[in-house]
Amino acid sequence: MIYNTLTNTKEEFVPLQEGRVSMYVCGVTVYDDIHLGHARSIVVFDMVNRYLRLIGYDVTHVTNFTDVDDKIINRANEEGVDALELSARYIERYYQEIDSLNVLRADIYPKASESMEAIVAMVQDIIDNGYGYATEDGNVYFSIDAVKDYGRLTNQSLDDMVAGSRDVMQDPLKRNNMDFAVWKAAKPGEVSWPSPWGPGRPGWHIECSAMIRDRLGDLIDIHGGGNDLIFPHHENEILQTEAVTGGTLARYWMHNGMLQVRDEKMSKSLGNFLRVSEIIKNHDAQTVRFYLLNTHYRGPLVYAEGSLEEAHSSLRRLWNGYRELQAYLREPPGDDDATDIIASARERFHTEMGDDFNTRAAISALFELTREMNRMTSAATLSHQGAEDALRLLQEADSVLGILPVDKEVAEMDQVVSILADVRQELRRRRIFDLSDLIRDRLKEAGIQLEDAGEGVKWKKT
RNA sequence: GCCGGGGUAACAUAGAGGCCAUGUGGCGGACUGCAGAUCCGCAGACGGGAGUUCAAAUCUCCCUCCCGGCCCCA
Repeated sequence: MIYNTLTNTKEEFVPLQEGRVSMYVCGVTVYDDIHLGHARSIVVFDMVNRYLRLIGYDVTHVTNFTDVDDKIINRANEEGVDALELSARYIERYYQEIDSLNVLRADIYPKASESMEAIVAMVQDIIDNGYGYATEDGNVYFSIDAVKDYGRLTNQSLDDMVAGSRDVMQDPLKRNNMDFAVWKAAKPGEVSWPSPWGPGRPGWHIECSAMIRDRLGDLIDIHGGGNDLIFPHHENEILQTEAVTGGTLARYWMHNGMLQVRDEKMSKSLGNFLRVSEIIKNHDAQTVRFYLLNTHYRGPLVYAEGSLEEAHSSLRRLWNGYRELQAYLREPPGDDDATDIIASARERFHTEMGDDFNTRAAISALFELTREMNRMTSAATLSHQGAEDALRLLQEADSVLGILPVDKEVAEMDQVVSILADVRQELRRRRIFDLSDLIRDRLKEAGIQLEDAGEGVKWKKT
């Protein structure tokens, strides 16, 4: 089930082609670093992508870069650099930052600047089909009067929107104030591309329509983005595509909720944003992902001081349980396979994920599994088979969530730490506690927490 | 004004007619040289008001507060 903004209901997900999913997610305008709000959208659709793959779909995930735009040009002028140079720089940073968030890269990242042929062709089609007109000064507008049913996604009539819209500078050559630019004539000195209407650049909405058509085809399965894009961006994308193809653009529209800071939307224009590059200095990717996925993607999420710290505390519980299971494989086993517990946890996980990607509820199932497993490992009733099955389920879930510790590092360090731990155990046995505590304290300073358990010593990174 | 999303225990979030919500934090126990982890138990809740129902946090209506969209935005 997927909640479809088009119908405002949850619908059964049926892809166009069996076993295949085409998904387009609106990316960012690259004139600054990404912030936690962008990260939310990116991580949410990363989760969607990963889950669809987990359950067997062959997904083609496309996310664009808007690298030609007023704000980029302005910023470039301020800094005295070339606009495309500036956007290329931020695209590089974007990649670094999503990598640091353990995000699976999309299959294709088209850029507006590299899709001009498709864009110009689409503008031409719009004009040819009677949905657009060029003005004498080289702009091309989409004619709102040519469409019959406006506002399907917004669920609002044209009249209502005109009534509430603020006054903006209008081009007197527009036939209708609601007409929007699909091609903008270049001002002197601006980056531009040649076109039948003179040098210029694409309007904001057209690039997505054109790139979708170019990369994925006329009709796609899922179109995603932040819910602040519903109007006008996605609304206009629909109009443009329909003007050209005569059919609808996407079957399922998914929109993630906004991240708020102190009751305000986090946004570049409000200047209240937290850069991912800053956050990642103090928090690991797993914690950030856990924070973002431990709530439903459609609802608002309010960031407050300490939110990430709290997320980390919660997440540690999962980590502890996970490591406990790994350690348990080296201990004398019990004979309980916990088959039912694990099976019902798996079922619950998939039921919740299948219900419009309810990661919050799916994570609850993992916590409950962890409690059961902790109970059984501490009582040593769990079998090795049971521990392996539970680990496998956690790993399966993690292939979607990306919140568990990375095993590789653990294995590398395990050997070294265990030597120190053994020495310390011997000191404790001889009741030389000052030295044993010294080892523990020094390790803690190095970010490694030793924990004495009944049967042995465990360690983890703090 | 119009259109969405929200208001759930100290905090963060699920849930959407009856059944034990999840985590953090708090309190009390078990374990323990100490610390930590873990387990067991406890407290504490559905913004307000009507209504429907045997039964409402969940459905209907009214009110109220917050956030977002209607120029740019994930």
